[in-house]
Amino acid sequence: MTSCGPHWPCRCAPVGRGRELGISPRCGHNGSMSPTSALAFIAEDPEGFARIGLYAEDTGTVLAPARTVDKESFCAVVQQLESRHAPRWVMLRTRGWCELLAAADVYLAKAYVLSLAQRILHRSPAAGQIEDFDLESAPSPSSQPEFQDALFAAPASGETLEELLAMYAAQQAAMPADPVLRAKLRLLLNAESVGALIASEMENTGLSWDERAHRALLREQLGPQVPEHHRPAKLAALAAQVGAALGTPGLNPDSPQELLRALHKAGFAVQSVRAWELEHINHPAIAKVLEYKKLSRLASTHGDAWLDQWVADGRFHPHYVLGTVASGRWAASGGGALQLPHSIRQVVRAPAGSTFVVADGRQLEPRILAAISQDANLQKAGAQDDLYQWLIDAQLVRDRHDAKLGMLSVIYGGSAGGSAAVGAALKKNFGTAMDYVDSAARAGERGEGVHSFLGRGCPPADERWMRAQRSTRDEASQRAADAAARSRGRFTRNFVVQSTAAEWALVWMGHARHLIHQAGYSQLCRQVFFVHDEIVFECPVELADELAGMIRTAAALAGRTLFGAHSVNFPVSIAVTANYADAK
DNA sequence: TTCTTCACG
DNA sequence: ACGTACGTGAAGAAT
Repeated sequence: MTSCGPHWPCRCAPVGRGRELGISPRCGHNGSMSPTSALAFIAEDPEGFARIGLYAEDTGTVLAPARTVDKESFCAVVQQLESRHAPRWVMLRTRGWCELLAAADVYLAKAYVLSLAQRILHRSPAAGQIEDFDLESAPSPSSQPEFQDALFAAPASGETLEELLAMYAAQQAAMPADPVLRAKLRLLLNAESVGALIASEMENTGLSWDERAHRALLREQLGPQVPEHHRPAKLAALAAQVGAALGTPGLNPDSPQELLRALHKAGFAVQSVRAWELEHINHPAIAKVLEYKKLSRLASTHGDAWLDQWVADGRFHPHYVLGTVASGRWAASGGGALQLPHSIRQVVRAPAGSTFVVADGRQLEPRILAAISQDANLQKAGAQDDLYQWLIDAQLVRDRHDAKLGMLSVIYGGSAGGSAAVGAALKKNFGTAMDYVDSAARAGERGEGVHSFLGRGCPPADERWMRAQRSTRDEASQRAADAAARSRGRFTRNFVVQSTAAEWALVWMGHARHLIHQAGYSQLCRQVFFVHDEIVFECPVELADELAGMIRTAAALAGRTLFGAHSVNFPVSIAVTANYADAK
């Protein structure tokens, strides 16, 4: 690739709402549009720190000569380009750049993260052939055996400006020609990328954490602090009580095997030591076991060691991981951010003068199913902000619990136990929606792939699965193959809903971020947490109501961005509270 | 390294 | 008629 910039094809697609929000396609050579939009590439500079190049998005024309930037001036240069051109920032990954920008409060409106785009394109049935991309397993000199160095000499770092330009061009070439598919996939890539910006910003900001309250809670429940991997006093006492109550002194209740043997010896006929199984038994010894399990969990997952490792200066800084979960949901590594127990949320407290605004998409997955399946009855049910109440009023289910259970059974494919009866009533009334997820399940069972509304493809059936389907020599292998097929069917049935829900959530966040910025509140209102269908913001108390309004607006915009002007209803429930435990 | 259990949506 | 609840991460025990 030469210095003349990338030559990517540009087929203009119909552009949905919100292209200026950084999450929708933009194609600038149609006279009615604003001036040519720009792409700013941030690459590694082998000699210095960063190399930045500015190009016209539609033609690839160089708008400003590529320049080398040192670390000290990096944020200022980016800020200047952002103010002047508001480009879409193209980078291989956010790591290395966005922490600096977030710390310097430099706001990037739009991004395009090549590594995330590559993964999506690789799996998307709409896209053309493109290589897979895995940053973590990319060859690094130290991890390669010596002899391989000779075979694969001098692996490219893949991070120079020229390489990034080539990668972008290749991705553009892989975009589908069909205008609708193209616009959807473009929206997905942009939404995924703005998600990466948000993740980086949240990691930098952190979640306000009352360490003193957390320590106090630990002292009260566990006793004085002990070294890591030691049993705190109150937990040790409880372990002794459990051993005594079951007639097995010295029992280690953390060992499932030991505990199961002890329970059997004490006359309890249980299959496992799982809490939900033990909960059915009304006995003081069992109560002690359950009490121990709860406390042991607190000590090991959110004890003093966790605080030492993850909370600094009164904030929890998790690391969000994008692009690994098949459905497009985020994962988190470190600190178990996405599994914060409700019991610990009481120590998530906003600083004085600030509050949290906690928003979650109400009954998101049934609404997503209504949108993608175009089931008129389910859309009618979803017209009401409380979809479950509609099911109750229509006498399809007895109560909220059954409503939720039935919907989960429809979406997950459950038919066992109590959910079967509840599911049946729903299946009858929402036949179109049922057909939609059923056909996704059948496709999965046949080994075919499915995809989200915007075009995120599910992983293909692996070689072992295919082999199992072919090997039907005996009854046992036939049964195993059938079980594997049904299992994949449940996965694909869920995938079409979960992946589209994840897309809606990304677009929701992107719109919220933009509205906040537009209002001039980027510094004041910060997103501090995200779990699949729930966003937590921290803001000054006096801005909470205004922020809540923007979040609701963003949810409605997200529906229209994905599904058009006649989108189904996407209500959000919002709680304004300084203590996370008090939200919903 | 794999299994079991449990936390979240 | 029949058959299956979906996706994650972390810790500690078991292998």
